Amino acid sequence: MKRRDNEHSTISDVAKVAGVSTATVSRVIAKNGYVSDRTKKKVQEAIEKLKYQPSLIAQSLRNKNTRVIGLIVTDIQNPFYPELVRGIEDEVQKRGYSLILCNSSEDPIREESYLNYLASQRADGIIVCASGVVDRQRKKLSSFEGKLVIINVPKKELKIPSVTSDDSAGGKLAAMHLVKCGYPKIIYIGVPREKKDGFPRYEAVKNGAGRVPVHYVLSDDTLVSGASVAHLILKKFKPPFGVIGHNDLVAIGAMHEFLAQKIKIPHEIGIVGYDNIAMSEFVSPSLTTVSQQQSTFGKHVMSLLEQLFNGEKNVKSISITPKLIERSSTIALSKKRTL
Amino acid sequence: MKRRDNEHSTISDVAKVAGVSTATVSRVIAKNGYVSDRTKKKVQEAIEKLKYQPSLIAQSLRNKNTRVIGLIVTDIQNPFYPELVRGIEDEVQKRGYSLILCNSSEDPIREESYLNYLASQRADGIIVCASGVVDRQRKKLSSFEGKLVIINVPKKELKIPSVTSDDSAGGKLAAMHLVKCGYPKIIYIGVPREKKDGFPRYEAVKNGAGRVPVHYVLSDDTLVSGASVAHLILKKFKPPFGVIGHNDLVAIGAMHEFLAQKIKIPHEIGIVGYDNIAMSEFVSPSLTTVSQQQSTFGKHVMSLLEQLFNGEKNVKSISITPKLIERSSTIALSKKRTL
DNA sequence: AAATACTATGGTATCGGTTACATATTCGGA
DNA sequence: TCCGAATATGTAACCGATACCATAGTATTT
Repeated sequence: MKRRDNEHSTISDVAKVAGVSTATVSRVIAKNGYVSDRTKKKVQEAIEKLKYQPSLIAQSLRNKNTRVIGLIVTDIQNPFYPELVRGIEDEVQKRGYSLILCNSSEDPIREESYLNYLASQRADGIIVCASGVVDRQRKKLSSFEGKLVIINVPKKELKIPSVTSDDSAGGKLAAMHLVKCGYPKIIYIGVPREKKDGFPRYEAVKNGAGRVPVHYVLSDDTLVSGASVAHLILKKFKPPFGVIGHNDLVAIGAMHEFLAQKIKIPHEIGIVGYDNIAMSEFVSPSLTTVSQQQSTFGKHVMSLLEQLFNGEKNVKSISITPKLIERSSTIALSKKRTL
Repeated sequence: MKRRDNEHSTISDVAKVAGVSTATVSRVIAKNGYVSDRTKKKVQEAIEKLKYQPSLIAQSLRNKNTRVIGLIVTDIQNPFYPELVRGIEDEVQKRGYSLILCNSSEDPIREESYLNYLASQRADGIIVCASGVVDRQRKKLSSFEGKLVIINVPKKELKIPSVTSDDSAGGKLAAMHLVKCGYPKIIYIGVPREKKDGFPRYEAVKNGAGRVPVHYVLSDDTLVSGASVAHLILKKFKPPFGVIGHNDLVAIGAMHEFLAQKIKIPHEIGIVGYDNIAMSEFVSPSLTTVSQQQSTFGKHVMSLLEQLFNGEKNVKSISITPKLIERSSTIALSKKRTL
C-alpha cells in the first residue's frame, strides 16, 4: 500500500527541518521581528524543500480575517453578470483580496445556502447583486452590517450601502429616444421581479414617453421568453411601434422572432435593450440599448467596502447614471409620423 | 463610542448561555453522541438567541476538510463558461460542496494566485478549465494529484484525469457539413492557443473537408476579433465559401461583419460556430454550430472527483462526442456546385 | 444484589498558525 | 569595564471547533 500522502507540510515540519522554532519560521514568512540572515536562509531552504504553503485556514482562525470577498449573483448565464463580475474581480484582486463567486441560479435555497456559507466562512466582505436575496433574507442581511454592499437593489429601508444604476433615468432615456425617432407607440417588456419595487423602469418609460402611449407586457428575462413574448406582441399590436426590453436578452430574443416573421427592423419595429452586453453590438441589426456601465461598478463597490472596513459610519450609496447607446435597431422614421 | 460588535459568537458563548460544556454543544450540532432532550433544548435555545453559526474555518482546521471545490476558468465573459459553470455548480451543490469560482481573465499572474489560493485554502477538489494554467503551472498542478480534474485540455503526459470534448470529431463534423452543403472552400478561424496542442481542431477540419481546400486564418476568440478577421477574410478570399469559427463568438463577430458588407448569409458565405452558446440560436440568421454539450460536463467532472476522493487508483478520463446543430447560417447550395 | 450496558456530560489535546513575553547574546558608548 | 539598547530566538497561550477519554448516574440482566 502506497503512502497516503495527502498531507500538506506544516509550519512545525519546516521548523524541524530548519532546526528552529515555529515562531522563527513565522517571522521569516511574515517578514517582521528579528531574524538573522543565516537563520532566514535556513528557513527559506526548508520551505523550498518541503514546498511549504501556510494554511490560510489556520491563519484566518488566528488572525480573525480571511481577506475574502463573497459575491452573490442571481444568474451567471445572463451576460450582464460576467461583465459586472469582471469589473469587481479586478478591483478585488488589486486590493489583495480573493473573490468567491456564488451563483444562485435564481434558486432561493441556493441563495440562502450561499449566504450561510459566506457567513460561516467569515468572509470579510459581501456583495449581493440579487434582488431575491435582498427581499427574502432581510434579517440575515442585517447581521452582515458593516461588511455588506448591495448592487442594483435600492432599498431605502435597509441602511445598507448600495451601488445602483438609476432606473428612472435609464427608462426615460430609452423612451425619449423612441419618441424622438417617431415610433407612435411603445411596448415595454417587463419581468415579474419588477413588481416588488413598483415598476420603476416602467414608470420611467411612461414618464419619458410623454403623450405617446405605452403598453406593458410581461416576460421572463431570457432569450427564449423574449422570442415568445414577441409572438404575443404581434398578436396584440400593429407595427409601427417601439419596443423596450427589460434587458438585452429579451430584446434580442424578441428581435429574432420579429425578423423571423419578416418584420423590418428598425423601420416597422424599433427595439431598445438594456445593459449593453457585449453581444448587443454584434447581433444584426445591432441593438440600441441603455448601458448601466456595469464594468465601473467594481470600483464603486470596493470603495464602499473599504469605507465600511475602516469603520466609517455614514457610508453613502452611489447612483450611476446610465447612457443610451444608439445603434441600428432604431432609426428616425421620416414620413408616417403622426404628430 | 458604540460597541464595535463585529464578533461572531462562538461555541463557548453558546455553552456558557446554555450552562453546559462546549463538547455538549458540539454534540447537539453534529447530532451525534448522547444528549438528553432537556439539554438539547437548552442548547438550541442558546444557539437561537446568540444567532450562533459554527465557524467553517475552525471546523476545517480541525476536520482537515473544507467541502470546497475550486473551479478555475480562463474567461467568464465567454458565454461558454457560464453554461459550463452552471452545470458544475448544480452537481457540486447536490453533493453538499460549495463552489469557489475563480476567473483568471487569461492573466497568468491571476491564474497562479488563484491556484495558490486554492492550495492554501485547502480546497478538497480543484477543477481547471484553462489551458494556460495547465501549460504554465505543471509542477504546481502535480502537487494536487488526487484532487484535481482538468476540463478540455487533454494532456496525456500528465496523469491527471480529465473531461474533454473530442475536438477531432467536432472539427470533422463542422467541415463535413460545409462540404455536404457544397461550399467550394473552407476558411478555418483559429486562435493562438491551439498551437501548443498541434491544432487538433484545424487538423480535424482538414480531415473532414476531404478534397475541399481549407485555409487557416488566425484570430482571438472574441466578438471584436471575429469582426476584424472577417474583414481580412474578405480581402483574401472570394465568396462563396464556408467559415468555421473556433468558437461561436468569433463566428458571430465575423457574421456581423459579413452582413455589414452586404454579403448574403448563408448563400454566399456559410458559417459554422463552435460551443452552441445560448445566443447562437438567436442571432440572425441563427448560427449552425458544434455543441460540446458543456452542461453535461458537471456530472462527469464530479464523478471523476468522487473517484479520486475515494482513493481509486486508475481514474479514467472521459471524452465527450460533440454534436452538430444545424441552423440558418448554412444551407445546401443548389446550382453553383463545382463537384 | 451485583454485574453489565447504556446514557449523559465534562475535561482536554489537537488542528496550524501568530504573537506577547521571556531569555540570551551581541554591540556601542560612557 | 560595565550598562542599556538592539538583536536573535524560544516558550506557550490562543483562535473555534471536535472527539477521545474519563466519570457518573441510570437501566437492564442474571
